[in-house]
Order: sequence, then structure tokens, then C-alpha cells
Amino acid sequence: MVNQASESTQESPSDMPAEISGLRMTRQRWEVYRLLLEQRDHPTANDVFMRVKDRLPNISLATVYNCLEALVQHGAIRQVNFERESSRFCPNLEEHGHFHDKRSGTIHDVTFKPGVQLADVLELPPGTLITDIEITLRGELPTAHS
Amino acid sequence: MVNQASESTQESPSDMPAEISGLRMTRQRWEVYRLLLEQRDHPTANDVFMRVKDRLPNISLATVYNCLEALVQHGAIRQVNFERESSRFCPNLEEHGHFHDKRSGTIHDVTFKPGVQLADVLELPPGTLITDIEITLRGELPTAHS
DNA sequence: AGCTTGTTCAAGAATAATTCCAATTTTCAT
DNA sequence: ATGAAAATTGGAATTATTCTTGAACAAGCT
Ligand SMILES: [Mn+2]
Ligand SMILES: [Mn+2]
Ligand SMILES: [Zn+2]
Ligand SMILES: [Zn+2]
Repeated sequence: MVNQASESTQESPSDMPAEISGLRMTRQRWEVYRLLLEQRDHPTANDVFMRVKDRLPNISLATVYNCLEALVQHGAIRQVNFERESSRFCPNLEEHGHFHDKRSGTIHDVTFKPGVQLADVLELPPGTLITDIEITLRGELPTAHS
Repeated sequence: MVNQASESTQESPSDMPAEISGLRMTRQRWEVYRLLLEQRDHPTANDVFMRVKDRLPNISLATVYNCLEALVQHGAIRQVNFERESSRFCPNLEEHGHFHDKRSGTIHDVTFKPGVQLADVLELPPGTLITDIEITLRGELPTAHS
């Protein structure tokens, strides 16, 4: 009588690629990735979990963590940390930093001015190999009426 | 017969100031602070706990966390985060970033080249107020023989 | 010195983000 | 279809950090 396991097998959307950056795509990975592309507000794993339930009601939080980790490790998205808060996730693969606006609580991507290389403005021993850079800013964006 | 509670009251070292940056000094806070000044390798709270036991055998990990938090909040030291690892602590109050050398696992302070202001090289809306900056690099320092 | 009051400390419990685990389900290649 | 490999799930475990509570302490006052 109870409709048990009736939605266990889910059909793949027609626009789902077989893989992204060498990572085999699954329905869950695809929906997580798609959500990040469409809602670029740097959600946490739990945010993603709650949002993606619309499309995958049976997905588990562990799977969301698994998907995010797989996407990060294959370079399809980036993991962003603010202090000790929950990690956030960002699909912008350009080199960029993050500005946390205290007033609104929102997080914004920040790029370098054209031509600037961070390594050029830092005091580093010649020959230093930089593999990863993280820039985080906190402050207040200007208000519209000022 | 057992020397019980004999070291309960600890005398303050003669070089301990009454306060630092407006924070009332205590024996525990002083020893934690002094250790950070003397061993500038960006230790974790647990590192500090283990090291400071030499001088304060009865200190608790909770107290180390309390001392570090008090020192951070009064601007006497800085809290540094790498990804999701344990926080580390740094007594260098100059504006600087951190370079994590993958080869040795060590962490090094990195300053800007003279005259460079980070805000100058970033694309930010005019009027943006920056209150806090965090720069983290990962990579490999050049080897001596190369 | 004794009393009062606010602060700090220690020990252990609680919290919360994340990771791990074992069992099932799905996918992929034969 | 069959078997192997990989992914998903729900729940337990982990771990850095925070919280709680009572004892110890420091400072100010009489
Ligand atoms: Mn959120
Ligand atoms: Mn350590
Ligand atoms: Zn971003
Ligand atoms: Zn530092």
C-alpha cells in the first residue's frame, strides 16, 4: 500500500553531461553543480542541501558533502572559508578573492585590477612557487544614497 | 605528605605588565602571550597548551583558548586560519599574509612590497570600507641548492 | 584584616561542522 | 543479464571549539 522506493531510480536530465573536468557526472553531482552555477551567493553545504531538495527530495547531507568535495577536487568549483565559519562554495574559476559585506552579510567576488599579479606585489624569495592563493576581505560596501 | 595544592598561588613574574592593549594581564595570559612572541611559528591552541605546560603545569586547554581569545579580541595577537585546519596564532601585528610551504609544512609571514596597498590593486566599488584583510598562499619555497 | 563583588580558572559537558562507516543502490563494462 | 566498481544513504563518530559551573582569585572598601 505504501508507495515504497517508487522514486528510487531517477532519470538523468537531457542536459546533463557525462562528465565535468574528468569527474563522472551523476544526477546528484549535476544538480549540486547546476545549483551553484545558478545561485552564485556562495552557499554553505547545508544551504545547498536544503535548496537541492526541491529537485532531489531523497538526497542526503553526506551526499551533498561528497558531491561538493568531488567537484572541488576536480577543479569544477572552489571552496571558500571565512574565519571558522562553515565552508562556502563558488563556481567562479577565475582568480578572485571574496569580500564579505558586514552590513548585508553578502559575499562578493573581487578581482584584481587588469594587469596586476598578486605575486608581483608581495615580498617573496625569488623562485617561490605559488600554487594557491586565498584573499578574504571584510568591510562595508558603500550605500546607494551617499 | 603529598605536596598538595602547594603551587596553587603563582607569583607574577617581575616582567609581567599590568595590562596589554587594555587587557588586564594574568599569569596565564602573560605566559601564553610570551610564548607566542618567542616561538613565532604560528602554533595552534593545542600547540600552545602543550608548550606552556612547562611554565604552568596546571593550565587547562580551556584556559589557553580563553587567553588566546582575549588576546585576539584586544588586538594583541592575530588568529590565522588555513582552510579548515585548527586556528593558528601570530603576534605579528604588521599587515601581512601567510605562506604555507608544502615541503616543510612551515608557515611564513609575507609582507607587501614597499608602497603597495592591497586596496589599490583590487577592483572594488569606490567608497568601499575595508576593515580586515586575510591573505593566504600555499606553495613551495625555493630549495637552497637550486 | 575582613567583606564584597567582579573576574578568571579548571574540568568536563555540549556543540556543530565535517568525516567516516556499513549497507544498499546505481552504473559501467563485459 | 552478470559481476565489479563507484556512488549514495542514514546514522555514528570525530574534532576543534565553546559553554557551564563552581572554586579560586583580585581589587576596592571599611
Ligand atoms: Mn546560509
Ligand atoms: Mn601543531
Ligand atoms: Zn567566489
Ligand atoms: Zn603571521
